[in-house]
Amino acid sequence: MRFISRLHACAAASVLMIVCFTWRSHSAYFENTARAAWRGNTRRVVVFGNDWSDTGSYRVAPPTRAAIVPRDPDRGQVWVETLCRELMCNTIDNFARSKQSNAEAATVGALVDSTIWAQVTAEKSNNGTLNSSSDFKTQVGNYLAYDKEREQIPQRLRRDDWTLFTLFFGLWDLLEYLTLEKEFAMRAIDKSIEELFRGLDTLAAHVTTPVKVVIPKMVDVTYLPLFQAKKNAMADFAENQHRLVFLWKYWNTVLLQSATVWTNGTIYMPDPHRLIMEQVRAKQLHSRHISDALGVGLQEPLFDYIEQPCLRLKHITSATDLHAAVVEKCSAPAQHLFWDDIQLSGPAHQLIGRDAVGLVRANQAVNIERLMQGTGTNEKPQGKEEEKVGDNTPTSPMDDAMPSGGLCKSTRAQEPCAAPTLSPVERTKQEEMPSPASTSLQNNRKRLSTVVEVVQRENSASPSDDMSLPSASSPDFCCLCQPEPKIPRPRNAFILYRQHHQQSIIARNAGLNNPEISKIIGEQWKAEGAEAKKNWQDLAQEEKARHQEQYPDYRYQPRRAGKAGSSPLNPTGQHTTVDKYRCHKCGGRSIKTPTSPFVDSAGTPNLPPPNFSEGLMPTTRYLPMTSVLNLESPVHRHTHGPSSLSNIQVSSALREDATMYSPLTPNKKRRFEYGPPQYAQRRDSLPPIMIRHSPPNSVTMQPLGTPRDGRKPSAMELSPATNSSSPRTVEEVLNAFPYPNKIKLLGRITPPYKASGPGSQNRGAIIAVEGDDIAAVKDLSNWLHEYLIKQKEFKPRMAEPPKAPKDDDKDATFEDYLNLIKVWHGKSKEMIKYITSSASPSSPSTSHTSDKDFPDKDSNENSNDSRSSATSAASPTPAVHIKPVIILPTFQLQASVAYASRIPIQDAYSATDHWQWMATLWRGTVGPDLTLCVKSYEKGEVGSVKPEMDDVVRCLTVFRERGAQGKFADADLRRVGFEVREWIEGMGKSA
DNA sequence: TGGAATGAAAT
DNA sequence: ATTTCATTCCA
Repeated sequence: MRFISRLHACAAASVLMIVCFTWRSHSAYFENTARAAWRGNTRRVVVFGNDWSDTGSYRVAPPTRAAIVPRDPDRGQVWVETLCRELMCNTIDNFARSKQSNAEAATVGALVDSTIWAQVTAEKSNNGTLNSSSDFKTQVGNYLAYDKEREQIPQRLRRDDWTLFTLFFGLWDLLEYLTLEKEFAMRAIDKSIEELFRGLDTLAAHVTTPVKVVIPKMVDVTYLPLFQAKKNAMADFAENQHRLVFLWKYWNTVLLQSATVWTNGTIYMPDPHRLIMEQVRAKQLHSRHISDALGVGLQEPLFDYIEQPCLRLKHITSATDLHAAVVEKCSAPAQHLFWDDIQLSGPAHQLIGRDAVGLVRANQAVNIERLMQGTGTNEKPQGKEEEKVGDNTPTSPMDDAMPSGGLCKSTRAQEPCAAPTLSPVERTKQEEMPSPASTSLQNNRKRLSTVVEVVQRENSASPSDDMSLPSASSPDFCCLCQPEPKIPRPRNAFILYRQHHQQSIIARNAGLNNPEISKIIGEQWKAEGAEAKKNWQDLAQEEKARHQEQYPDYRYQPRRAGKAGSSPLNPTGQHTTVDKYRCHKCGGRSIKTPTSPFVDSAGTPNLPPPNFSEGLMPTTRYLPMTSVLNLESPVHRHTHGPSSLSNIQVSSALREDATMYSPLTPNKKRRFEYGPPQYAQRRDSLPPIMIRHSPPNSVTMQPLGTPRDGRKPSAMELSPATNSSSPRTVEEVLNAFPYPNKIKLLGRITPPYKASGPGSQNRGAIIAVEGDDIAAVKDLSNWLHEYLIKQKEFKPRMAEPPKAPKDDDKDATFEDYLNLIKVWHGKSKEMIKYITSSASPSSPSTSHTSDKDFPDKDSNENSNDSRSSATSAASPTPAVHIKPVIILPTFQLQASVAYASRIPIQDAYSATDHWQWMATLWRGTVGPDLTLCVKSYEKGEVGSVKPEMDDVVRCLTVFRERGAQGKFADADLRRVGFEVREWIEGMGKSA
């Protein structure tokens, strides 16, 4: 849609330009195609370039037959073919040459000038043979020779035809010069562009009329699959990528600069990079169901695959032939942005071609101003023409629609009128600036505008502008990836003390500043006896030890006053100094600030979608502005990326919701959901079993503490004797710990049943109901049971939950727990049997007989009580899929917490570690598919909250007022029913 | 974002 | 010796 409107603008502008700036005879060139058709003029496009322009048909000097690879029809046409077709041209004289891939030695593709390449790579040992018969120089020579022959044709027959030259280089040049030192590479680029225009001069000299040339800017080469494929192979990939982006921008800058001052003809410069980025962005917005202010992202994106090429090389190592490479072709070539590792797909080429057509039609040349100045003597007529146009009656249908003149009269002048005099940058600015101001986006736009300005400055495309070339000195780069989660320092004794007391201090002195609070606590600290201080010091020691345990590589690196080096973006200073540009998460892409290559060279800002903070994976790099601009948004942690820190993988599962470390925002406030005194578990180290995914048993049993310092583990969390400040029982600690974290961890220890057998995707579900208000849990379980029965699609069973430790005495024994676990290993098998017995029951409505066939009411757990397991219910009526569902009113969570609270800790384990260790004993049993969490709130507390579904944790939280009078809201129950059904239905698909 | 306290750990 | 950063949260 946008494209069409631009075409319209271009079309309108084109006639305008014709009137203003070209000779009358010229106007016939690109005029009405109908007229040209009956005149029988020949229109031709003369093509120079590399693989991206090579049509495969050759006028002269064709490549050796063996080197010609027939074009796969699925690949589609190259851009010059689109250009020719749309301009109704008759012939394409192709002098472009693809890289010859079949030579034994590695060859270099078509460059601008192979002698430059030979020079700059002279000192290097050449590991590529240059096919010098394919560079631009040679191509021009071929053209001239060809044209000479052609001149045999009587002049008058050729008089009226037009020729459009296209010239597209840079691909191989950039890839080749990447291997050079930057200074040399830049010099090579300088020379290449220089040579390119020298060739252009030669062409212009041989053509009678002013030449018209299409020279597309280069595309960011780092996006090519060819380059991306090296991501893992190349040691210094990030740095190379970084340099290549720089060189690419440099290429375009020099190219544009040279073009704007060129006076021997008209140059049109499409910007394929911009076009491609638009598509990529559209794809990304679309896939995230986001649209920007312009509505981009709403339609189906053009490309579904923006990274993988259609053709992929598969290396097959078979016994017979050792390294057989098989090319695998995609099913939908048009959906890919890339055809193979260097070639763009047909649709991508078409974009470029169309863009070029638009520019040519609209006569939007980059050097239009220079042309006008340069031909100053002929310039006088301009005024005349203006008058003429004003007086003249339209001579062609298109003229009719024209506003008049570059110096257009305001009467009929609409937007297109101004366009031709605008620099490309201004043009894009005008096009891209959304007119309707949506308030929500205004902020972003405001911030973007500064970015845009910077880009404009750098791009400075307007002909008369002073060019600010990229400086030779390396520009500032910063990584766009989410930085590693920051590791905080261990807290010292005072901080722990302060943390512990501050709530009560604040309560006692309401309304005081925190600094004041600090003072008070400071005094209180001083007043504290030596023994108490020692106690806190011990705690600090313990924290330190745990810290050391958890982050062995951690090193305190305070930011030094004047010193550079430690970026505020990565205060951990982990490996950033070594790999300045490397980012492990986004594949090493780092980006230049403040002008990112992604704010494409046309200055089109890539609008940041409203809410991006997580889940951005490789393709993320196409939308980097989000990270740049949303620095203040909470950073997503932990989901991906190999952390260079030793083992925070799993531990962060527990920690992540409790503590948010945002390196970018020293957000001092840590959000902890639970009660005041929790100094002890800010950072809980984990039992070693949690640290690796499949640890050897020896590791499992290793005591956690810090035996090496020989200090007796302080039982701070357990002994109420220490003093009033050593707070709580294990139970309190555990209950205070956010239950989603507990459930999440349990979910890893005991994942849901993994469908493996045939037909197992129709399995039933296990649903646990957890919560500390047992009455509420029972209520909800019963309700769910009834509800599922009523649905007639389920066969629900209420199962007996794991037995809690005996109420009467304080301590349960570990043996009790082990017995329980043992029993449930048996029950686990039965549960699986039950939910996978997909055969329908006789009649779901008669499920009141349920108590019989599931081992739920057995008072004394004995695993061999499996005489009548669910399979007995099998009946030969499988017409409807009635899914068995097991409801557990409390399950592993409740049991593990209960036992962990009652089994005393006698070693260095902290309360949470203790629980985690106990929880892992459930490993090997089946976990719930979904957990319903009943969260109780006291009567006084702020009103009920709607149920919340956390898909990742697989937990649906339902709120209920604590106490006897508490009842679930009907709406909440409806929601529970809905979510449970949805969940069970969704299970088959996702798994 | 500074500030108020204290202490650990860095240069 | 000096500086930073752990904690907290308001102005």
